[in-house]
Amino acid sequence: MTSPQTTGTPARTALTRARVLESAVALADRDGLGALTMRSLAREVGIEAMSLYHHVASKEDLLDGVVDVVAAEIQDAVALLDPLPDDAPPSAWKPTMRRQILTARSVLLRHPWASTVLETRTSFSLHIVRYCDSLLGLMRRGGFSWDLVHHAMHALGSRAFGFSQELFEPDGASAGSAADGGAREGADDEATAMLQQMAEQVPHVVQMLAEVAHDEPGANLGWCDDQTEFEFGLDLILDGLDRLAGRAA
Amino acid sequence: MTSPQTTGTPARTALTRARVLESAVALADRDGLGALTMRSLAREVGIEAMSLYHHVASKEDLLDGVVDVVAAEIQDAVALLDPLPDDAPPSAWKPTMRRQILTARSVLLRHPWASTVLETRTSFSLHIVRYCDSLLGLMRRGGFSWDLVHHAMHALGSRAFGFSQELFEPDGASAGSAADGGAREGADDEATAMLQQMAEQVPHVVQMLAEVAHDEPGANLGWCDDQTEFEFGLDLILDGLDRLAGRAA
DNA sequence: GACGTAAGGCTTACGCCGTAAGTCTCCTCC
DNA sequence: GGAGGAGACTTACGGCGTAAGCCTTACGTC
Repeated sequence: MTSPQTTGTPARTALTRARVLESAVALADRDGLGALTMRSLAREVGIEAMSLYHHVASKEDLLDGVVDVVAAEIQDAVALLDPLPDDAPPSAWKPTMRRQILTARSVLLRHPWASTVLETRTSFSLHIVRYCDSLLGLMRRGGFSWDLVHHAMHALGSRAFGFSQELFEPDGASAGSAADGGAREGADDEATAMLQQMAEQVPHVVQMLAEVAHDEPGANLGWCDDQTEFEFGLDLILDGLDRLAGRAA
Repeated sequence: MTSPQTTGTPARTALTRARVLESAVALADRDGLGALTMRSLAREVGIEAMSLYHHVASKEDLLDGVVDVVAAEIQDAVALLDPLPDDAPPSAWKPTMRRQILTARSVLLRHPWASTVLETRTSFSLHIVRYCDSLLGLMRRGGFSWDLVHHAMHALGSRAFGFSQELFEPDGASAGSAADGGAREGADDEATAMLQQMAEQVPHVVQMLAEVAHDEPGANLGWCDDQTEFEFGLDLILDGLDRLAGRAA
């Protein structure tokens, strides 16, 4: 019995697929998706890279696994919401669905990398499908035909999970890759000059920036409140669906 | 800035940034985005990988460049549409914008990889911004406040460029990564058995698949007509915006 | 013409990545 | 107490983006 004190414990069998996936989520949360490599994850859990393959079949399988972890988080969060009572009117589908989707969003906001990974999945975990199932059930209770339910899921797209690709999200100045060569310093001057120069090329963009910027709290750029914009788009779709289902706005 | 390629010896100077970008687009069209590497692109244009860095600053710059090429294609295609006459009524914004967006979509459908790249850009080319500018202009002519214009762009998101992430797009069977270990053969049997087994876990999903599948032309899965679904979601949003701008549906 | 310059190629090399293949070492169960 | 396998480790391969340097050619200037 040549076992030192460290191996007399279940320390050897402590590592499971679940623990690997949890660590992967934690690593991505901390250092970003780019830092989630087999080698760095192995370091994180204290083994060598190749040993990870005892718990996941491949990197793709690992990514499948981490979105499953996040999906489970979503399900847990949604389950904590007040359930829809049996005698709720059909119109109750809308606020309930709204709440579920915003709950899913709140989870995804804790894992900013997750939406990117989710988008690249080619198959979906049971947790994801169950979440969708609950959305479908809500719409059926709202009187939707199956056809409308189907269209609705497509119309919502990733919004059903609480995110939408914000094409202009990144902070700071944008545009200019084709306009000129660079000049990366003096962001303020650069942005101002660029706007000036762009005023004739894209007058509406310039004017919108000017108009919308100054009656919002934040500074001149980064003036978008993502949450507000998400809810605006969500409500636009939900209201449209409600109307198609036969109710007035 | 210095463009002396007008001289009589074009043999050496034949390779330009524009030609590199065109080749990159062609390569991605033919072999997919994954095949677009510096080495393979260099092989494509007949030089070595490192020589590409005389025409693009980095891989990121290359990707900026290829979306710019696609964006220019979109602009060209949109420019061919009938212009909105000066005496058009405000309500004309909607069909016009619809047509522009569907035109953009038709271009992106020719370059299926482009939406993925577009999503990952951190700054936008002049072509892209100009396309947005024309959309903004249309909405202004429709009587939108600047605030509504702003919200509208967020609500449209990537749909403004003609794509939306179809979360269930991939053909064939989905789901099951968490349910069991694998069984990758006999897709039909597998799918049927899985549905059977999932019927109690996700009843609505199973029922929707059954209901919607048989009254559509295509086979049991892959029953979604992407174009129809895209237009459904687009119209839902455009109608909602029109209503917010003060017109009835 | 001669020559300096630099644009536009080439080669080599580095440090990442995912992972195929093989080995060692215990733990568990007959 | 011997077999077998789970779970770790080691080594190695090919591909990626790209830093760094060298060589050749074409052009502007005298």
